[in-house]
Amino acid sequence: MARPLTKKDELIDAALSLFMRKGIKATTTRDIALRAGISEGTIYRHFESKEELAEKLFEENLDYFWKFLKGYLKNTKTPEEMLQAYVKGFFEFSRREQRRYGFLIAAHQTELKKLSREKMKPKQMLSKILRLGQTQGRFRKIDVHLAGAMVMGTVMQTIFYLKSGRIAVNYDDVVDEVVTTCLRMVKK
Amino acid sequence: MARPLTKKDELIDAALSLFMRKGIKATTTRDIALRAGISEGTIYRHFESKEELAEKLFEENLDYFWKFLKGYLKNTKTPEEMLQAYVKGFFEFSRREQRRYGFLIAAHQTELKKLSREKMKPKQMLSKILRLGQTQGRFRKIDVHLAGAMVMGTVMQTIFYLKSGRIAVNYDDVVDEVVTTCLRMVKK
Amino acid sequence: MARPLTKKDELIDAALSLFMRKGIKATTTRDIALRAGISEGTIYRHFESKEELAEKLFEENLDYFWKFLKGYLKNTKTPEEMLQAYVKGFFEFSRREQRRYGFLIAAHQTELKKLSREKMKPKQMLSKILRLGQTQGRFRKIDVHLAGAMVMGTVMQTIFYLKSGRIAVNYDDVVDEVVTTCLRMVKK
Amino acid sequence: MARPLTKKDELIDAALSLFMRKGIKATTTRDIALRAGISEGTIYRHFESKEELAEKLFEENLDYFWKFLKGYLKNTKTPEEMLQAYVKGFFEFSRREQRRYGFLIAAHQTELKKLSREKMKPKQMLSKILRLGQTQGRFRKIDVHLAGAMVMGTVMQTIFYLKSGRIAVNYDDVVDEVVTTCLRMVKK
DNA sequence: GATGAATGAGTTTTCATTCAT
DNA sequence: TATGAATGAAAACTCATTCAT
Repeated sequence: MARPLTKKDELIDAALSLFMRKGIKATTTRDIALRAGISEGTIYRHFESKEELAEKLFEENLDYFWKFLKGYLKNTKTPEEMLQAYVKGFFEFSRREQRRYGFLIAAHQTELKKLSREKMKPKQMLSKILRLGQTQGRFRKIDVHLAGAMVMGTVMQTIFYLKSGRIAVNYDDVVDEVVTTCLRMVKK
Repeated sequence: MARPLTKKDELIDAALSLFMRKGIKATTTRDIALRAGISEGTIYRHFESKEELAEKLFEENLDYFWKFLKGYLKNTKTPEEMLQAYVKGFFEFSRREQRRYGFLIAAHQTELKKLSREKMKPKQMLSKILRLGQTQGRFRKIDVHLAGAMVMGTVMQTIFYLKSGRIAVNYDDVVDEVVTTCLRMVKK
Repeated sequence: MARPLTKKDELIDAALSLFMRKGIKATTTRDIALRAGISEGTIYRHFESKEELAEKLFEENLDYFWKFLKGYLKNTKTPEEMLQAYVKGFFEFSRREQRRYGFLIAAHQTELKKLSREKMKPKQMLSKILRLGQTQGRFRKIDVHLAGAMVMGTVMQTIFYLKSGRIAVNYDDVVDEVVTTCLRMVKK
Repeated sequence: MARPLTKKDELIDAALSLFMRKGIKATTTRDIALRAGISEGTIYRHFESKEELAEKLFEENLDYFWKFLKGYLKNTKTPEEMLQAYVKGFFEFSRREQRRYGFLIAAHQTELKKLSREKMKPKQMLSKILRLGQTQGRFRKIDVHLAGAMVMGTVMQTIFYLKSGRIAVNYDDVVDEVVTTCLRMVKK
């Protein structure tokens, strides 16, 4: 059943879109209200400030992403499987939840850098996978943060190019290619 | 000899720092004037608008980077050497010209997306290298934009982690590791 | 027996406190609702507007004070007795009904100046007492409004200092002192 | 020479008038700008906020008053002379500097209560005078704050009535009457 | 070239009041 | 009666840009 969108839902939706496209700073409360079909005042019944709205949005979506990723890793056993699932999860999320993904990336790269480090669970998860692989002797001994950076960079940049239409390759093939590449990066 | 910094120099310096740290939108002309030790009005003696200042800054620095990279590639012959030089050039630039690099990345990722595509010379250079490698049968046949994305992502994300102090590895070793990894990515 | 406080009672209580402490303008309906434990809408079930609420409150409390003062003057005969009772009444009221007194003073001094003059019964009563004393030849011939101003000022300012803890004297002694002083002011 | 009124002067003038008449809270930045013939933005070039404007205004005017009072007391020797000068100074200031006086009273009574106590120099001066009188055996032994409260109340309330036109007595006679009364209050 | 006060359009935020439930 | 989400008009405040000096 399609829940009747409440004003708050509309508000969040509108903010997500706009923040993603134009950035937080460049999005005005007027923009948001207009797009959400509400009055500006209404924003402040739900959030203390535009800033708080952005933060809450970020936290909520990061959490959402986090759960999504965990779901993807559920039935994996070996570090290889885990890494594969991790990468695929990233791609899937970016495809299925374009707005959420886009907002998370945009907000993270630029305007919400001050966010507490310990909220970066996905990154920690990657570190764990890599460490596990090393412990089991299946991955090369290399600083996990360095390896993590390379994997993350490879994945995120590819998604970015994909979105901007610069890669003329079938989606699934891209994913497979990136998965393979990431595995090659870290395996012995 | 250190030429006495002109007002314009101070202005550019201040703008670069601030744009990099806070983003263009979030940096006010007041911020810039304060940091540069000039008056707000002076900004408009040299640039038509804050926007133009940012664009000029971007173009100039991109050009600067471009020349830097070309210098790095001067005496390379094989595609492997070229790729290696390309990656090392990126790292060196990010280290020697922290402010310029930081600004370029920040501006590129977020606020100056509208910048004409043909200014992305470094990316085109990478594509050329990869294509050359494939033509010569030394690199795998794979979409050059996909490969380019992976290389760029690997390099840029590593630099990002490096800057934020998350990688506890000797700088040269990191560079070597990334170079090796990028080569592995594209070689047969 | 303590009747269970109705919503309206709570509302009035909260408004009284807040108006007294922060002033009418600076007290928001939200403040009131929060403190009263009711919803903002409920305010408008009982009063037409915040303004009306303040006015009603003022009138009611002034009336209450008026009755209180009259009670104090009931069995007085001579002008001296009357003046003494008047002053003591002021002090007693300010002590027993701190919130009411505080609100009346605050509202009177500042925000409800537009209140109809004829509501200032206590002041008129003072004028009457003074005039009576003069008629009977017991008080000096002096403009009653001037004398009234001096008496009122002496009393009210003393109460104000007393409340703010600046007078380190036993309460009853203060009252006696002020009574004596006021009598000295007006007597021959 | 009539200095050409700067925008800042106009601003301060306008704010003083309006704050005095309507209170700080009830005066809008728009009111001020309109009356001063400047734009709202200009307010913020000179003061950080409306609140700061009010505070600065208060401090400056209190200081001005303070200097005025000190001047009045310059050539006084006995406590009686001092008290007389103090009271007369109050009246004179309230007459010659109506806007300043009005603003000080209004702000003090209501909206700037949080102001640091030690700024209340005029009150402290009164205490000193009274204490001196007691030490010299010329004033009654009575808590100086209590006596101070009575004197202040008498003076301020009379000025208030005077301004609102309720006292139909020649100005000088009122002042003399109040001076006499205050002396009687404190003398043996 | 340089200044910095001034502007005014735009942005964020507040808040008394309304209204469907 | 009571609620509380929603409103919209107005308030405070910001800031790129202009301009007289």
